[in-house]
Amino acid sequence: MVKKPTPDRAGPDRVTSDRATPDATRRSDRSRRAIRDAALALVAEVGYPKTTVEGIAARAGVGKQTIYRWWPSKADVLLEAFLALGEQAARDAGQEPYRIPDTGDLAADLKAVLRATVDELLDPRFEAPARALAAEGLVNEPLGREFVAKLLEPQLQLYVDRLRAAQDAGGVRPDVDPRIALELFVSPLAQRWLQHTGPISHAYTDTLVDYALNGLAPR
Amino acid sequence: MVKKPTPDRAGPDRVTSDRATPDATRRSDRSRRAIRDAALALVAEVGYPKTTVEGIAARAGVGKQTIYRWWPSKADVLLEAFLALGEQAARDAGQEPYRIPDTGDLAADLKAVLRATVDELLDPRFEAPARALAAEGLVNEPLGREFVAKLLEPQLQLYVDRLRAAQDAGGVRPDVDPRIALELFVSPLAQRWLQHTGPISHAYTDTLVDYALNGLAPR
Amino acid sequence: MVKKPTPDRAGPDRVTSDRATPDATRRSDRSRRAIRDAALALVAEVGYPKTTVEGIAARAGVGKQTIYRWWPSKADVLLEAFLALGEQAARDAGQEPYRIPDTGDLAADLKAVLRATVDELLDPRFEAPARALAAEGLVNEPLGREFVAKLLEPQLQLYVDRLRAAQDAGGVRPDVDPRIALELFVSPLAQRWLQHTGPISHAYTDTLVDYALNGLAPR
Amino acid sequence: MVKKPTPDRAGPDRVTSDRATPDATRRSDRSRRAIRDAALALVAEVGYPKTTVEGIAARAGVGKQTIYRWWPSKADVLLEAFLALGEQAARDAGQEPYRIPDTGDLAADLKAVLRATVDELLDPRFEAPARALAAEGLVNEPLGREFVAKLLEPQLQLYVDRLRAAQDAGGVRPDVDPRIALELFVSPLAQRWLQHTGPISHAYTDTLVDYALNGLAPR
DNA sequence: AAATAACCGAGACGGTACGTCCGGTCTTATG
DNA sequence: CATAAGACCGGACGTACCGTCTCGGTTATTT
Repeated sequence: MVKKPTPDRAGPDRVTSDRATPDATRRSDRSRRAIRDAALALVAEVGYPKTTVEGIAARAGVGKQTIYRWWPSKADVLLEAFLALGEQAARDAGQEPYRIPDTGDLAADLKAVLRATVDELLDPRFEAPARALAAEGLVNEPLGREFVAKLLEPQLQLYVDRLRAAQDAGGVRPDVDPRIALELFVSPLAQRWLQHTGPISHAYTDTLVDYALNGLAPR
Repeated sequence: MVKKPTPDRAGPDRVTSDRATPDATRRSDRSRRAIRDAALALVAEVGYPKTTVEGIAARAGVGKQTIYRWWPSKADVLLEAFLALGEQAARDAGQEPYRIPDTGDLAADLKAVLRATVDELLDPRFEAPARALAAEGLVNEPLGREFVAKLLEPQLQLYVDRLRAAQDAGGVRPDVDPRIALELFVSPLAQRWLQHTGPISHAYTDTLVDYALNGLAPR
Repeated sequence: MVKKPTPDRAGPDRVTSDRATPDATRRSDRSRRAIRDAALALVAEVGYPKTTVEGIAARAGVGKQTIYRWWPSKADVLLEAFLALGEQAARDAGQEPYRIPDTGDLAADLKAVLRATVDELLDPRFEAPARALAAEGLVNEPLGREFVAKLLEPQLQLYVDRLRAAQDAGGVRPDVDPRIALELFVSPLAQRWLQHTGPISHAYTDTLVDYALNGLAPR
Repeated sequence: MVKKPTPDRAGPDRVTSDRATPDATRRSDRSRRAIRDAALALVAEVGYPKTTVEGIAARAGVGKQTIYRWWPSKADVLLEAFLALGEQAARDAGQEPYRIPDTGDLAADLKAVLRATVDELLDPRFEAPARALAAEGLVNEPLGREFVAKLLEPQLQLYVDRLRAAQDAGGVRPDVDPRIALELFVSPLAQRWLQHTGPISHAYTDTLVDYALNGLAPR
């Protein structure tokens, strides 16, 4: 005879099970990796909306509960997977704490970095999960904030640093706010990529840098 | 006059394409409007992901099939509803063929328009459906393209027109591509709003216009 | 025919999914019982055609999928429920291996059993599901065969046994086929009950037994 | 389960009908026939449960309303169609008011009629609709009564007449109730056919007549 | 001959239920 | 005690039909 544990009826505020955080030391790294891989693969293959927790579990050879035990939603699985993918890529490139190069020529440095960004945005391995996460983040604010804080903002900070160096060197007006300034060339690229409002290319980002540095009005 | 007293039942050319195309002339305008209103209301109240076709139908007092007969998905319902909302707003403002004002002072004109845009983006009536459609458009490419073509691109074209007028007047360098130039101040605003990458305000858009027109480098 | 068919990927009458058979050892007996009870109650209350799978699930406090996981249709649910009801009734009566009594007086024994059958047929607890199953079985042949094999035929076999005993005792002509003979009094009762072709009563079944045993022709 | 579509404002005594019975003189006989044919064809082809009013209308090239204007349900359409089929068959056979032949040999006459009935029951043209109507009648009592009154009872009355003649001629005991007596051989056949409880054949019905007339007990 | 009235084919409509899918929780048995 | 497996309750999906309700178009009768 099976005994069913008495359900806790006492707590009216008991909406979600406040089961204690599981013991992370006993976590199966094999499962964790399999889940990340399955999530990335499914998003790439069938798209984000058709990617389901059940599908990820089946593909990873994992029980559904193993996913729900460690992640609150499929978006968070994908976020971790994408973050891990980025770290892996960075490790492969052998890059320690990344900085935008400073050759003394601000325009050239920015163009080089943006060209690399264009190449990455067009890489199908990155495109599907990145776009999916961005979309989810628009509508799911906590995830959006995490996405921005963990992925976007660190990248943008590199531009802030480079622009501040340029200000010190006299290549950028000292009254300019670097956090706003960087958006002049970063946001157009982001919008074209996200919303398909135009083609993206090296020539395009070069133009953005020129316009942003020199302005539209005649000098 | 063609008399056909005997309907020929044995006609082999039975080309009556049935469920494919319903008869639009018999469409109930009352239902159509009720569905649009319900969709907008639900997105505003419970958010896009929790808005369901069943919910829209129930709220509109309509059968589900009446939605599926005319729209392929809830995203398309919302797109039409949002488009209609925009047209309604334009009709209320009496501005049929809208243009960006041209007072001769490009910076002032752009700042005025962008301040109005900021106000609109912060209006909760617009925010929920617009964000939802943008998010869906990222991941559902046909819808995204329709969203861009019907809503975004017409707006951007107004900037192109105004910038071209400024080029004719000598206020903008003649070699500048207006379609790219507008992105210097439009895209940053779009990204901050969509991805919560920073606060948006009149001061912010004023700054964007100043930076974009005059550039970041010292003159 | 201009009917748009549902896209079928496999067999002609493909209705249910081809998922692997679920693990019966993990089946919830509580749900099973609740579904049976709900099905019987609903058939009794609103009739078979208005009994729906959704209604059964709601009444039983069960997900619809739990019904579809274990039964192919509402008819099969009802069949199991009715079978279980019969077994329960038999258990309550403590009559495990049931037989028609043999007092030596065949006519009296048959009349007694048929009177009890009349009482059962007029019991509203049995009538609604029995009639519903019989109706469904007419048109749904597999179910009909199961209904006959599991419910009807075992009952009829009891008459075969009793008639054979009577043949051994010389009360029935030895050349008579008992399987056919029993129909002379069982089938008329069944038809009157099923098709409302006449009233059923103890007097009626007594008469049937007399006619069947002694024949219609003068002796 | 709530039902309330048409409030009956005219009270129980429907004298002045608001939605009056339509003018039968203007009824389209072409449509009527097409509907009957379509109903019979569909029941034969896809079975009664999958036969729908919409399907009948489409097959008949008729608007749905034309069916609902003249019949209350698909069961009634089928009943009329089946009745008409029977009349047509009778007309084809050139039979005026039918009687069971009276050659003086009751057993022979009954066997002949029952052999013809067996043949009819095995005719697939009759089987599908007849079984469907019988099934519907089990669960839909008004229809069942109409089915019995219009189809079954008139047939049974013929046996009553023949048995009474036999009583007058001394071939049947005068105290026998013919309405019950006929069930001894008719009901077994009906049950075997309806419920597949056994094979039906000429030999089987011959046996039934013999058993019924002479009884089961030794003489 | 024109006007009227009803039936007719067609099919959109508000609904109900279908059978499926998946979300998130819970249970069972392994290791 | 985490895990793989998967049954469970719930609820939305998109489809099929129900029975009702217009909408022209065609007859058939009335004016």
